[in-house]
Amino acid sequence: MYQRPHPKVSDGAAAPRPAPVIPLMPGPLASKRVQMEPQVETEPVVQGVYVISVAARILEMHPQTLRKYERLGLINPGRSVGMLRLYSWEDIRKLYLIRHLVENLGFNLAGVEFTLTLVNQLMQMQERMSGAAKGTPLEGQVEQEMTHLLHTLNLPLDSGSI
Amino acid sequence: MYQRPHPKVSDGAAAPRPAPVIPLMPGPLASKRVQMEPQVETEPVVQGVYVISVAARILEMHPQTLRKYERLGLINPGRSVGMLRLYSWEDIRKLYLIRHLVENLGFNLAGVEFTLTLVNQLMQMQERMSGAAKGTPLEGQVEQEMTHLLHTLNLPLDSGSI
DNA sequence: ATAACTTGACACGGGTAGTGTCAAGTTATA
DNA sequence: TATAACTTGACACTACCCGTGTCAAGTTAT
Repeated sequence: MYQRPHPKVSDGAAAPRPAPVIPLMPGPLASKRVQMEPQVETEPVVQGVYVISVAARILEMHPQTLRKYERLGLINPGRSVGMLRLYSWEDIRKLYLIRHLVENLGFNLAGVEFTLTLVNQLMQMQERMSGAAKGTPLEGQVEQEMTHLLHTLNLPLDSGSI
Repeated sequence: MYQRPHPKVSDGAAAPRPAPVIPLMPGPLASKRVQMEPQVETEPVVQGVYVISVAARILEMHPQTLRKYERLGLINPGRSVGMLRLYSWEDIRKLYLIRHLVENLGFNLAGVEFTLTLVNQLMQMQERMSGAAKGTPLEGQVEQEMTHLLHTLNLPLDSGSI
């Protein structure tokens, strides 16, 4: 097995990263919610958007890293009228996955881009096949296979990710 | 889109790499076949094994690179009685894929290991689902989905790879 | 008005990956 | 058998990647 080398930064006695679980909902740390999304009347969504410092604090990542990821096209947060980056919770979830790929699996950014595409394609594929298998004995196997695959690949994804 | 940076080495006026197609059979370059596999009578296989210098020449890769890949667990060529590495054509095919992932897609070795696992899992998954879908309207869709996925991911694989 | 923040650009440093070199051992050929 | 050619494993070097630090200029909030 290819053993991933030491972590990038030797933090001395740094606290270990939290478990590689991607939160489905904003946690209590997501305070200082700067700006609320324009609420659509028919959809009572409670999720806000976060300015870069808040997003970076939630993710425990450096703001410059977030900016670089955007420049490379890995993420695409919204912008305020004054050009401030506004990170939605979807952006945060995606960044959690990216952080997992980089820190836990040791990918470089080319591998990260590939994996984001992979996850997207797998989700679309599952949707198509689940639809086509409806009513057949294969009904449940599609989702089961996908869950098994993601688990084998160490991709901690709640369905509907990315 | 994440644009992969410049190639690793600025070769000056180096010749461009051959197209990223993984040969299914040994080409004419695979001369100087050093040692033949012990021929099983019931299976007239014509494929030989190659010593590291020959494998490296076929692949246009550095012998040290092949040794490093083995040390990291990406490949596992056989050994002669005198500890010489013996690369089968399966090993060569795998190395073609690895070279593609590194040179064309820009992966580091962690991403390479991930992708090798991915390809393995996808092939097993296809086999299971093709078997289960036999006789249903889904009969052909499984292989079609897999082909589409591999194409989208820029994985030039003939079925049965790796 | 002023403090705090964001943006974009640039640079620095640790780590990765491919390649070069070398002594010791093995294989092939004369 | 003698010798040339090759392989092995170890080590070192170098280019490049990626996270992070810094800074001036502009924006936002108190």
